[in-house]
Amino acid sequence: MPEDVSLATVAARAGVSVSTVSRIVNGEMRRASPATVARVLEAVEAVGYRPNPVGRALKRGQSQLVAMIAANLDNPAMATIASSTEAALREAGYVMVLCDTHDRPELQDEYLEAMRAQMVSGYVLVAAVPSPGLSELSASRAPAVFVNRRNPGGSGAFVGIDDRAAGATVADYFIDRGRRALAVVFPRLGSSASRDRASGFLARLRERGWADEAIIQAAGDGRSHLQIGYDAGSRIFVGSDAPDAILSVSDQIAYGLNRRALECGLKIPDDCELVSIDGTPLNQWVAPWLKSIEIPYALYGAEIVAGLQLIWRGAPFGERLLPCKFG
Amino acid sequence: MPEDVSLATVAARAGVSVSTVSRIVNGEMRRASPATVARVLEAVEAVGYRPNPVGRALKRGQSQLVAMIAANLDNPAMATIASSTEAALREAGYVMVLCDTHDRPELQDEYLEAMRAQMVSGYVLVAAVPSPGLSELSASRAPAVFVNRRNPGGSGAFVGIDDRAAGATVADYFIDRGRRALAVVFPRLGSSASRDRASGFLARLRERGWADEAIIQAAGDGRSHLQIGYDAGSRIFVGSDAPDAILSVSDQIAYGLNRRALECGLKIPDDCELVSIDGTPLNQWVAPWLKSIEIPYALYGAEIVAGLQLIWRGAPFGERLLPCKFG
DNA sequence: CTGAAAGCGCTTACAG
DNA sequence: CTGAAAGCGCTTACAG
Repeated sequence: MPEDVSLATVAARAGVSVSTVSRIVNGEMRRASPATVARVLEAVEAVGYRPNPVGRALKRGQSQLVAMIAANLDNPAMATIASSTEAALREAGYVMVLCDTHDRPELQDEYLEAMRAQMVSGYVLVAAVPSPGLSELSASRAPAVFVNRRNPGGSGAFVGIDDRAAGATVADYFIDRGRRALAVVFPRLGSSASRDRASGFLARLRERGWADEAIIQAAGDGRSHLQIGYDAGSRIFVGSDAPDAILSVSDQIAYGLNRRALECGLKIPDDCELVSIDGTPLNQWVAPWLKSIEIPYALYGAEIVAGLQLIWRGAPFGERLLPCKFG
Repeated sequence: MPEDVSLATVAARAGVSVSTVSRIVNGEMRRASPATVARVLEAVEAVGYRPNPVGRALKRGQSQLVAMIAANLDNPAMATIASSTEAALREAGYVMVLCDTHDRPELQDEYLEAMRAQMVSGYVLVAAVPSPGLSELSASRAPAVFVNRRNPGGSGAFVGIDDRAAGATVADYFIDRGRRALAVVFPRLGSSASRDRASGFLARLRERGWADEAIIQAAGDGRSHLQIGYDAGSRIFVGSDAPDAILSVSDQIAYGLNRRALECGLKIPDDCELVSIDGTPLNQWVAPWLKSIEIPYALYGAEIVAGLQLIWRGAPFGERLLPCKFG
């Protein structure tokens, strides 16, 4: 039960000054005599000393906290990113503070300000939305890694996948399977990720001789991707020109599409093939009818923290695109 | 862009001492002359002063941080609890630190210690596992609210549902629907919640004249509830004595059960009715075949924070059981 | 090789 | 009604 032991406690027990203890605790061994080092380490051990991060933060002007500002924790993909980042940060000796902005710019700014006040040593921005505070953050050159959605302000480290390539892969797949009536469903006001997935899909189709007009593009608005998918289904699945293959830029959109398809008496994938980009593990349990490009969200944490550490060391870190699995 | 303004900055601008500014900033208006108060508030406004939480924490011996120690963020229910708690804490002026223990006692203890060092003002323990550190926490009388799983050490504030009643409700439902072959599936090494749900179910059946032996009890081990459900399905759905109604103590177990049922050529709910206790919103999209007792996870945050605030004020807070919806 | 001292930003008895 | 001073726990030039 490590009680409130401070540097002073250890110093008294070891018969040295707090300065000396501080140095040794911080690994500056060479500046002290071996005998002193031994005595101090023994005392540290004996009283169970652990540096107080608050005192340290105040002096250094920087805490061991890292802020994760996420758009929506209820999204399983975000939850997995949060979970893996938290684990990687802990490994590196940091503590993650989680802020859920619910996609609202004012809330995002409120958090950005609160985290600055907490003297966090870095920011992880998952699907950040444009906001004044975000611009300031970029301008301040604070250590930040953007995830999924690139910095709307342009520059900044990024961890994600090659979204355009993912879309293109699906285009190739559909063509090679002989699909004739293609559709793509995406949120109208989406992230850079959604946009890039859809445009990568369309671009590849164009390359392979398809006219843009031949492809159903269903952009959706709405509270959730589930709803966007459902609504798009309402438009797509009626009439005789229903598609025989659909790219959904997220799993949740695909869930919504499937729900509507069922209501229309359509069976996926028999009547219409559906491919999404996400591939969360839940799919195999509740959506075996869904084919996906699997984004390795569980690996994001390690990459994000590696990126932060590079930035802290002053090394360059542009972007890290993780490989996806299709199948 | 609020720069690094300290009390000193404000004091200088207002022509008073930092003590005075500190008092006024902390709402102790009555101790200063109206003129001074006005001057100070004006200066605070002008320079955009915001108290530095780190300095404050060091002095007070307590930060504005609240630790949420959760067993597994990948579980959507936990993610919703985390999200709603985070929102409620922010509202109350606190910042949530998220720790994911992956159900491992050593990790839980590591976090408990780290959070103590951060001088957090409270602990939210979601599905905590027994551990030495947890016992110490209880003994230390630190402000803590247990969620879903009660304090394994006995005492402690609790937010959750009436698990036994939930189980009993399902028992009544099955009997009233004329079901004849009942089963219940739960994790062998489960939380108090899982246990209580199953035992509440069995107890009510007993009350209504059912012999325990007449009910299939499938306790499962495994990494995930999904897997537990799947494995239980492998045992339950074979042979001629398959149940016609199953209580699954969580949605994820139900997903696993359904997957296995499909493989056996069974259709839920036609061949076998399945009821789970959780009722996450995703169900209506991907598991319309699943009937659930809906736990209002989105409301947990407010209750948890209300509980913490009572405890901080020294008021008693035993437990808060939230009402569920069945349908 | 080691320590005294200053100071990070804040709060709070205490004195006036 | 207001301020000087001490101190929360730490780090870091600086002096010796």
